[in-house]
Amino acid sequence: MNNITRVTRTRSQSTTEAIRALIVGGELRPGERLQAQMLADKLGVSRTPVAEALSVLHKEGLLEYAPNCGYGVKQFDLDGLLAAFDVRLTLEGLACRLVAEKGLAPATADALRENLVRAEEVLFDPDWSDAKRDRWRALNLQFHDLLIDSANNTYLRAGVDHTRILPLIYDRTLRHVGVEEVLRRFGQSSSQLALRDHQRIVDAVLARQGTRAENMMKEHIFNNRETMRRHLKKLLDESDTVQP
Amino acid sequence: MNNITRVTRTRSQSTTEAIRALIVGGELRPGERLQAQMLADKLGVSRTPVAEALSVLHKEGLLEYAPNCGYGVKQFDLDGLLAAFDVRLTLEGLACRLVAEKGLAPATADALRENLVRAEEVLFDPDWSDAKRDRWRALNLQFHDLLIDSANNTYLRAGVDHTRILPLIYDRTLRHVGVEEVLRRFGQSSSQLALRDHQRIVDAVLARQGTRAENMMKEHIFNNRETMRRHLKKLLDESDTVQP
DNA sequence: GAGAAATAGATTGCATGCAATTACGACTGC
DNA sequence: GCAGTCGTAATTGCATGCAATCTATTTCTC
Repeated sequence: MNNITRVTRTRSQSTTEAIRALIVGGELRPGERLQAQMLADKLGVSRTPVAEALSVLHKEGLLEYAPNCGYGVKQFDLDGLLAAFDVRLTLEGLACRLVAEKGLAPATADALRENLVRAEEVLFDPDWSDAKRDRWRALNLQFHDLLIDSANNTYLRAGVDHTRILPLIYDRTLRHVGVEEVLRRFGQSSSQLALRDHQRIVDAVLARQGTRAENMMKEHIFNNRETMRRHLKKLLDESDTVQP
Repeated sequence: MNNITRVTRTRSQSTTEAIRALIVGGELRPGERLQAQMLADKLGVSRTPVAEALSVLHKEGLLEYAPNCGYGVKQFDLDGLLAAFDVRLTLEGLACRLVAEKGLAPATADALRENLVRAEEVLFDPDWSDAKRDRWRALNLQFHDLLIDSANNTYLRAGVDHTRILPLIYDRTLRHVGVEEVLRRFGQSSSQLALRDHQRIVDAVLARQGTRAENMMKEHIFNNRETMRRHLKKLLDESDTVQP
């Protein structure tokens, strides 16, 4: 067996991604039952890759499953979202501490500094646009990924990925519903505050201050958690039935 | 679709457990390639449930995978083991803090006290036996599970399960190789020390001292980590090539 | 009319055939 | 003697048929 990672993608893999996108995108609603034949027809494949995709998405926590009954999109609630955030902030905090204690690889340190410079350029540009907002979202993701990956811990990486899926769904939903505060979360001024957090975290990591880096990252993500909580709660109080 | 959890087990599920047991038990060695037809014949099923089982075990981190090439048992190293422990102690620490802050459900508190009493009986009985050691192992597992489950966080639970598989493999291997210190880890005197940790953790949780409970649980598991590290390192130095 | 039983329809889970891709060994050229 | 190429055998990934199981509607009983 060849050790290199293949670039080839099997039909099962692309089917998995397609169905995940349908769920995250909201085309498949929570509680909705997923029939293999229907999805197979929709995606132009047979039931075999669909079956494997559903199995994978079940293990990712997006689907419910009962043997001989089939799969259904999980009903997500506020508590589940907060639970995901609790785990994520803990793991990313751990990543920061480990990296700070071990010391950053020079290449990663450069990449982080580069990331901060680019973000500074984007966020302090006078004319703020949707394109700039997307650019910041990408830089924000890259920043977190750089730190997580340099911890060099596959379990940590997997755990973070696991807890990222659900918030992604809520994020899209809330933006779709049009909660203005959530939109503002990726607005210019609040993003500038987030960037200040990023800068201080990098400082702490470079100074090998593990506990400080850990605490700041935890607090940084905790802000996200609380923003989500407030706005989702508000939405729940308004409409009584939320459809994430 | 019925919401209750089914008791029925599909062939895919039992096949998954069977192959996992083969890996954990050491019948399938690291690096060994897993051929679908071979495993299907061995387990008396067709290739379909085997394929799904391999996919699941791949997501659990036990197997390597390359499209069109197949699966192979992952090569585990000391760093991977330590990485798993780092994540596990962090998550179990988090569980303790959450439970302490939220407050224990009376039923769980009773179950924990009951667990400590049973453990005390087993560990301070003058005649120590293999049966008693197994009983302690079960009680130890139950103790940790009680705390994890009462945190009521599926992501935390999944993360801990994920990081438990690899240590299990090493544990079996080391006992098989016959590292006497590892055997002693579940001996009477060291188990008594572990029980003292358990008792203090329960005290802290009941007293709603979140940070204290978190730190003690982390330290408690860190002891395991260091024991494993020392003895695996010793084994590596002796034999130069370790076959977990 | 309400609840239980039964039957029909649909859907899952599994076995298997087949095409696409890969591993592996022999062969050739240098 | 070694690297590169080609051909064959084996293995994977996918489509599909079929049996077991579940859901839903109807029918039967009290």
